[in-house]
Amino acid sequence: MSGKQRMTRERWIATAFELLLLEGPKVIRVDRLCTELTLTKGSFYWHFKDLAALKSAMVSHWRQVTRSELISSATADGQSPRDLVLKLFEAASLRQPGDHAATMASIAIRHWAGADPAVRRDLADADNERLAFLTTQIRAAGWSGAEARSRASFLNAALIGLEQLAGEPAQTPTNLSGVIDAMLAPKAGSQA
Amino acid sequence: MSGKQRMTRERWIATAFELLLLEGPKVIRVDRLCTELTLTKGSFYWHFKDLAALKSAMVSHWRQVTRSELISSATADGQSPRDLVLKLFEAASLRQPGDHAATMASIAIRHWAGADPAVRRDLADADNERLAFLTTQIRAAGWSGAEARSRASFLNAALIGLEQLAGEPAQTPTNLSGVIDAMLAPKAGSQA
DNA sequence: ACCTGAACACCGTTCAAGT
DNA sequence: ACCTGAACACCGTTCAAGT
Repeated sequence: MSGKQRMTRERWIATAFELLLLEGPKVIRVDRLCTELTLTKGSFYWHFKDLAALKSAMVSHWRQVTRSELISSATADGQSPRDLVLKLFEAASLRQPGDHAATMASIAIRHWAGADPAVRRDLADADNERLAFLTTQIRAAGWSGAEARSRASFLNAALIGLEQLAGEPAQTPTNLSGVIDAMLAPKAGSQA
Repeated sequence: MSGKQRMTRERWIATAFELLLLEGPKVIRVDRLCTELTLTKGSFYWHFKDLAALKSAMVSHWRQVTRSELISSATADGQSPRDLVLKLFEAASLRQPGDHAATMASIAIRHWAGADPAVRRDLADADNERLAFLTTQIRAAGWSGAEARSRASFLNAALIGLEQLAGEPAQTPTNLSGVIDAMLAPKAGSQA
């Protein structure tokens, strides 16, 4: 995990994520990262202005990843809206038990957003991007206008909740298709 | 906000919540609370073992409040399951713009849970209690067994997400009844 | 019982000096 | 360009002494 090669911002960021996922939010501290990488604090402060800058960079990185995941699923041809949405939900909720990974990242990022406007912007961008994707899919399923948007923001909220519950399998839905069908299916006895 | 009366754990907790809601998670620090209350740190450490103990006490308090809210709504007579569930969702998502109140509390609590098993227990208890309530309502709406539980955990996840998005009205559903009806209504052409 | 004030410890941050 | 090592500052924590 450490090494003798020269350091880059990316390696600091990657290490910070590893520690966050393994040991929780308390662990993102300068000297903790330094002992992990067998470096001194001066090295850290050459790459980052301060701890907040590292966190901000972690969020930017996370934002890139979620963005490209969204794009790759949006461009997957030949999938029904239902399947695309379902895939998003499976990614958010189906993790191995005890895997606090994305759970911790998601929670930490929303927490940091409360103290840092730059983080808040990245997070809002990511949320809006996913919301737009969901809205598109629900429109494609036959809903239009405000109702599609309303349902999409509900699904988006559910995704946020599921990401944070991913470590607790007892609290996650056993039948994701069921709820997604319920949200996408046209009203009984109404327009297609 | 401060005063000359003797201090109690409850006043520390209340002040900590006020600061959290007004100024974000960074503000829960011993000397920040002390200047707010014109007291010295020794006073804080007479009431609490350390900062983690304050946070833990905040979570216990929050847990009491959410618990009693749930009970009072569960015992409201003459309301349909639909109305009871809707009321929960309105409470979670309809806050005045810029009111980061419950938003910050919800996020902070989930963040602290990552570092403190006692917090994690309180949080899991609260989640499970709400999940049980939702499951009951969905059963009452005509769904049975595993499917009711699955739908309830989806609704619970949505509630968590909505609590955290409450500060961003652009991202919350405009038609909550619509999504709730979709989740509670029996399948088109199936058992009641 | 509850609080003050000073001491100490830890860790974030800076910086001059090294390669 | 990238890092070390030591210094400093901030804030969490302790504790003897006060009321």
